[in-house]
Amino acid sequence: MGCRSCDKPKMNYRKGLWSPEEDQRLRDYILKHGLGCWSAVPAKAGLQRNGKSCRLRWINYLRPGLKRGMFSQEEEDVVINLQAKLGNKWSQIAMHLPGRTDNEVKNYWNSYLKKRVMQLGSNSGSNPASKNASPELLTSMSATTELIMTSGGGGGGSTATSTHDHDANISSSGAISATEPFVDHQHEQHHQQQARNYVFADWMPTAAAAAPGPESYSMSAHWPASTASSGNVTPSHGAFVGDQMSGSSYAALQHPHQHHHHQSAVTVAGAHASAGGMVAGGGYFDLLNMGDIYGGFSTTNDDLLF
DNA sequence: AACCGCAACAACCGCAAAGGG
DNA sequence: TCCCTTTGCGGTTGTTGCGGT
Repeated sequence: MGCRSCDKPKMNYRKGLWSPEEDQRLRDYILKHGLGCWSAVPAKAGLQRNGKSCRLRWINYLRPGLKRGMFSQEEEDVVINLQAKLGNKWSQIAMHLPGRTDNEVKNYWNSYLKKRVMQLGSNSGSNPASKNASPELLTSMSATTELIMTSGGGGGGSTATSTHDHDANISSSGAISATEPFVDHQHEQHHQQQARNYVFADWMPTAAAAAPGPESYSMSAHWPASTASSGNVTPSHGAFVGDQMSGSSYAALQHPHQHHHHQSAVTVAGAHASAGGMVAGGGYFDLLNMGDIYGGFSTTNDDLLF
């Protein structure tokens, strides 16, 4: 594990949000060299970040196969169920949600599910996960849990990284079910939140990102298969493709929970439809296609090689 | 129009485990 | 076996936008 060759002078690392340029540098580097010693990545990639930050950025946003926004009802149930079973073992929970990162699951829990579960728990008893669910849901949850418990990697013991397991799930089961992403009556209250447009930094395009930005990348050079797969992907903004793959915030113009907002979700799907990465249902990447797109290399976290 | 509070997400921080020398 | 470094994980903070007043 030690990486003596990665010795580097201490330096002032940049912090804060990642710019598209930084993302591209990191992406380019990993495309060229694969994953290795993270501590060496910043210097070699020309980034003023520490390795930890690079790793996090890659895992959470740049890594292919990620799915962003829109926790389906099933995903929510898995999170609630597993959280009740495992506690805050986000990486283990994320293992069972292909394309989701532990950070995303954690954030979703902390910002939304926890309150909901606590509400339900205080209203009606000690097993919020169960109380919360409809009979049909419980059935599916049981099935899910059983699958989880018998799948070999679940719960305790597994030392596989979440990323690894994500990919295992992706490759073994293909696209996660996006069952009824828009039909979610339980969240009606939450839905009252309007869709929000995220503009996290000056460099981030707004909804008008359709207009090519000056920093447009030639993403096809980096992800050549994406064009082949989707047919006519000519991203007007490189970050857009990044979002197709990773859900980076550049194009996350809609509220992540907007699947609760039918109108907004349709907007998202429509907005992205031309890029081919969206699947009907709004916002989910077709992970099978992602497999095709990135089939040339392993997407496992530990041994990504190109 | 301005201010405030809230919600959501991205990223950082600290700790522990793992592995090499 | 110990020490050092890297990696992974979970908790927490910071930033941003929106709605309400």
